[in-house]
Order: sequence, then structure tokens, then C-alpha cells
Amino acid sequence: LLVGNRQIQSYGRSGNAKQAKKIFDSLPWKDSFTWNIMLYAFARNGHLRDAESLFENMPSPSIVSHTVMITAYGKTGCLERAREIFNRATDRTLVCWNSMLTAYAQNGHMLNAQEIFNEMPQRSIVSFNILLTAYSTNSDIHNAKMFLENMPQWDLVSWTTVLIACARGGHIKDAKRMFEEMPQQDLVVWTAMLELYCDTGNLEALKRFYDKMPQHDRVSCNVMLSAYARNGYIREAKDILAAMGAKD
RNA sequence: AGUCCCUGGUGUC
Repeated sequence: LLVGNRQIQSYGRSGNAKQAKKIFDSLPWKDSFTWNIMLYAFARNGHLRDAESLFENMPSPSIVSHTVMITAYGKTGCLERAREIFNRATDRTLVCWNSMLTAYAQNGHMLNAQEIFNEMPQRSIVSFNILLTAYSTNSDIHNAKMFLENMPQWDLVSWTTVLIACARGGHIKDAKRMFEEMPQQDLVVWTAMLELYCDTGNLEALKRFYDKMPQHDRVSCNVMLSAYARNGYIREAKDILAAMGAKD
């Protein structure tokens, strides 16, 4: 059972929902995790109809199943469907509330999002980050600032969100200062800074920053790759491609 | 006992 669940999950992660379903159908015994993993495999790969019908046919959909559906509907902008599922859930967890919050926030329904935020029985740093991200991407500086002051604590995600908002707003100095001031940096925030150097158009500085980075992954390589390609540095671009090992 | 769900980085016109 555990092996089967892991196989479904692994096919789901690699985007192969069909193969995942094949394993799912072949399992003689399924627990609630099996169903949820299959549900998530459909949802994360954009097979909303399949997810829907699986959900409706589940023997006993758990709060996790409901949460997966809320997230899936949220990502596709079906807010009324998301809310329906949310209302249907009786035993809402913090993650479930956060998913509903994300659905509203990512689709620009900020009044609904604020309502959910106020109604939530508990909030985590994730809840705060969801709203912070929405304010930032809407360039709602006033609400973002007010919100920042009320946040109980900041984590890497909070810092990165605000740093990117600064960079996109043209506040390069602020973004750089934040990068220095934040308690620790991870690959995501390094890459966000790399993107900032891309936008300033200084290839020298960009390259220097790229070489200074502690690690790389496919995203950071892609950023550097397209910067080279866009500027006609074909040879350098090919070096990056080679380093990526023809992956992606 | 152990496997499932939420927020931040590039691209998929």
C-alpha cells in the first residue's frame, strides 16, 4: 500500500497523471491517503474534471481532499466552486483556511480574502504571507506596509515577497539593502536578486552575481541562460545549457 | 509507527 501510494505520488509529480491513475486502479486496497494522492495528481496537473469526478466518487473525502479541491478551483479561478467545497467542509484545518484565503487573494478578491483572514480561528505565518503577497503583486503599497507592521514575525518568504515588490517598483537600492539585512538567504531569494540584475541590464554585474551564488538550480540557470540569449551571447548560453545537462 | 493538502524565484503568446 505504501509502495503503491508512493508510485502514484511519483507519477503525479512528474506530470504523468494517466500512469498514476493506472497504478491507482490496479491497487486492491486503497486508504484515504491513496485517494488524496490521486486527487492531488489530477489537480496539480490541471485535470480539473478528473479531479472533480474522483472527489465526488470518494468513499469518505477528508479535510485534505476538500483542501486539494479548494486549491485546484482557486488556481483556475472557480471561486464559487471553491467556496462551495469550503462551506461543505466541517472540520476545517488551518491549511484549509489558508487555501480558501489563497483562492481569493490570488484572484484579486481582496475583500473576500480579508473577510476570511478575519474569520480564521488561527493564523500562521503562511496566512500572513498570502495576504502580503497579494498586496505586493497588486502594488498596494499602503496596505502592504500596514500589514507588514502587524505581522508577528517574518520568514524567508515574507522577505522575498517584499524584496521582489521593491525590485519591480524600481526601488533597486531598497531591494539590495533587504537582501543584505535578511537573516538568511536561500536559493529562491538569490535567484530573485539575479533577476533584478537582469532587469538593470548590466551583464557584468549579472555575471559577477551569478558566480557568487552558493548553488544553482534549473530556475537560476534559466534566468542566466535567457539573459545571455537575449543579448546575443550564444557561446556563454551554450555553456549554461551544457552545465544544466540538457535537463528541462 | 511510516506516505496526502496551504504562501515567495525564470520560462511554457
